Amino acid sequence: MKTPQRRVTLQDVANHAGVSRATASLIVRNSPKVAEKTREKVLKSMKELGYVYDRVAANLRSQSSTTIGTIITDVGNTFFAQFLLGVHQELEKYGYTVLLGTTFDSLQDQERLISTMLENRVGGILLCPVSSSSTETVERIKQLDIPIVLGIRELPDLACDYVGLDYQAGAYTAVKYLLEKKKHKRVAFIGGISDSSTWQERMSGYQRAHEEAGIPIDKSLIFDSEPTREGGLLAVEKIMKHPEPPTAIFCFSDLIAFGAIIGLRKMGYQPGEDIDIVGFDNIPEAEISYPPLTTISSFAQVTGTKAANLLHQRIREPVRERQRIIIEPQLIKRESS
Amino acid sequence: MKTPQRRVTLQDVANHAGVSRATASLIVRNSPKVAEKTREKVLKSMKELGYVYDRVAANLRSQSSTTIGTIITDVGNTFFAQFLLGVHQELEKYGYTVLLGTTFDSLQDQERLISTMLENRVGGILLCPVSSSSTETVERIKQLDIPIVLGIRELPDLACDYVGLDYQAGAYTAVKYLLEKKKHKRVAFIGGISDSSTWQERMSGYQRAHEEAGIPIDKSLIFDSEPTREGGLLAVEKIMKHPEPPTAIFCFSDLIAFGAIIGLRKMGYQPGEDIDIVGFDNIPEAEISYPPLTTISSFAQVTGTKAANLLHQRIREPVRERQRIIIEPQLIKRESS
DNA sequence: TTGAAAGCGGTACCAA
DNA sequence: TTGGTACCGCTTTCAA
Repeated sequence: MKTPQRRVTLQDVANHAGVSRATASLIVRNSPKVAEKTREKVLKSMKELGYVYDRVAANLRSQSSTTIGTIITDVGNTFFAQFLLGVHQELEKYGYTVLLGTTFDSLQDQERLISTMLENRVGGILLCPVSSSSTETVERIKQLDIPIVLGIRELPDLACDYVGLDYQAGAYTAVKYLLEKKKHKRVAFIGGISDSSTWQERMSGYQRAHEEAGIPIDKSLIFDSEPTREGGLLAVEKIMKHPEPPTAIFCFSDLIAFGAIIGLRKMGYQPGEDIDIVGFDNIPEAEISYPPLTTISSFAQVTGTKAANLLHQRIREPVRERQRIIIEPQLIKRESS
Repeated sequence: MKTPQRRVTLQDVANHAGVSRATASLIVRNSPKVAEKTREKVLKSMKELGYVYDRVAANLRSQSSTTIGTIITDVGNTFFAQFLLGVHQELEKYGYTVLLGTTFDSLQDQERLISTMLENRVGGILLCPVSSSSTETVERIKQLDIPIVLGIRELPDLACDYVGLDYQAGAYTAVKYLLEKKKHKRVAFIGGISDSSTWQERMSGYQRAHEEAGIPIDKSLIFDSEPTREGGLLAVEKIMKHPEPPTAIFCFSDLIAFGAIIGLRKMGYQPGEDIDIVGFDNIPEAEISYPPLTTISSFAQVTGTKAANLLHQRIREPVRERQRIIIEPQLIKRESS
């Protein structure tokens, strides 16, 4: 068998079957208004010629799109991998294909990726904005009438569909648990980028829990960092050098918590015994870490599913009320606290 | 400001700048053969009108493509997430965009995804084949002259670029370590799908290590399973009910090992003390699991990078010798053995 | 250096 | 139910 040089087109199929291109087009689109006999004939020709539908050409003509740009922070980060998993599975249900982008929390990369997505004529964008995003970033997309849904991090002053978590409630639950249930007096809060809204919301939960427990906040127990394991390690090393070190640590994320655990052990502490640790996210490895991590479950996969679903709805119905879906986090008690 | 109804086209830009569409086209493509003054004028018009390049239309006309279909097994599986990370980063360097597909090891999904990729006119495909793949699956792609690189799992009798690991060597190293260094006599091998080539290669490493150590293989110590944490849990429960249970377990993957650890603990064993465990992959959570997992590092991210690089080369130079890149795994000793 | 016209592979629209 | 033809937004080719 010889490899065909040129892509087999609808015209080729039409010629082969002795019909017009227009008719062949109706058939690839499963139109009911074509005679059964004609359909069979054309279908047979397609098979024989090895025809492959050109969705790109079709989308160009019909001004439609079956791809969705999905921009996340980092696929290597399990939280986002789980989120992406949810998004991807849900979008496939509706027949979309995912065009992937990762920003590594760089604004410049985000801008570039948004451009790429627009140039590729995506039918919608699912964006987890970088921490330094401004409203303009997203306005650009809205100007072009491309449906967009924000995930994980909300941008203030932007009327946009959003799916995220109640970080405040999550942090509140975690810190309240440490202060009240575990009777800690000095609870540190480490990790994460402090200008991000997700950090600030956690901070406000941290504060509320302290207020309710009647314990004043010691600002020197608060350290931000890069949102990575390394960031957590560095932060914990700093915080434990405090003249009056904390007895419990609330971490921005599980990733930070793992870094903290490694750091504590390096410094001779027993995490979960000497120092209580609580994470945030409940990524799968929280269950099998040493010690198993007490954490706030943020249901990453479900969040992704909902975000994708929302985008799908927005695409079908562009003028509809703005939606905000906030998922309530939940404390998962394990042995690190 | 008013939202434009219709996409701004090159024609609009050309009209605005008082040049022809062809000239404007040269400018978006950074052609040097256009007068500096004309360029500036057109660039200014683009900015004013908010022009967005339509890469899809351009690719259609020029019969080119800047997207790569990347088909993996599961983004939620950290090994593949790391692999994807490597692929994605490398492809971005060359200006490609990733169209993502996940098969969950279903042949039917794989077929569907390959079709989707072809319909979307991808410039190449990076496929991690499902365990039940046959040669025909991939022949389809080669017939169409679409560059393809296989990752992680090789298909026998298929002349195709490939990037993967020497699973045999990895398994051999792990089992040899258990038999010789740790003096075990009964080493089980659990998890993974036994018809897959990746399983069989590990099996042959397991055998070779036994032969060299002069220890006969007890086939009742070998159990396959779904390649998931749950699969590992089930397999370990079965294997420990053996009248003469193993004293060490070599697991198909880290995921399986984590399942095994949970299972062992459920049954009252102390993994790493009563039973030695070795995994395979060295996913990031292996470092922070309890106990930290001794494992074979398979350098998922690097593998992804190399695969992407190979595909890029194949696209640039379609007729060139077939390449096979095999990455040598490495034993990482931790506390689970 | 710039422009006119054809064409990439489909769909839309209307007439037969 | 089928066919003819314009056209989606860009690139290509060739002439000016």
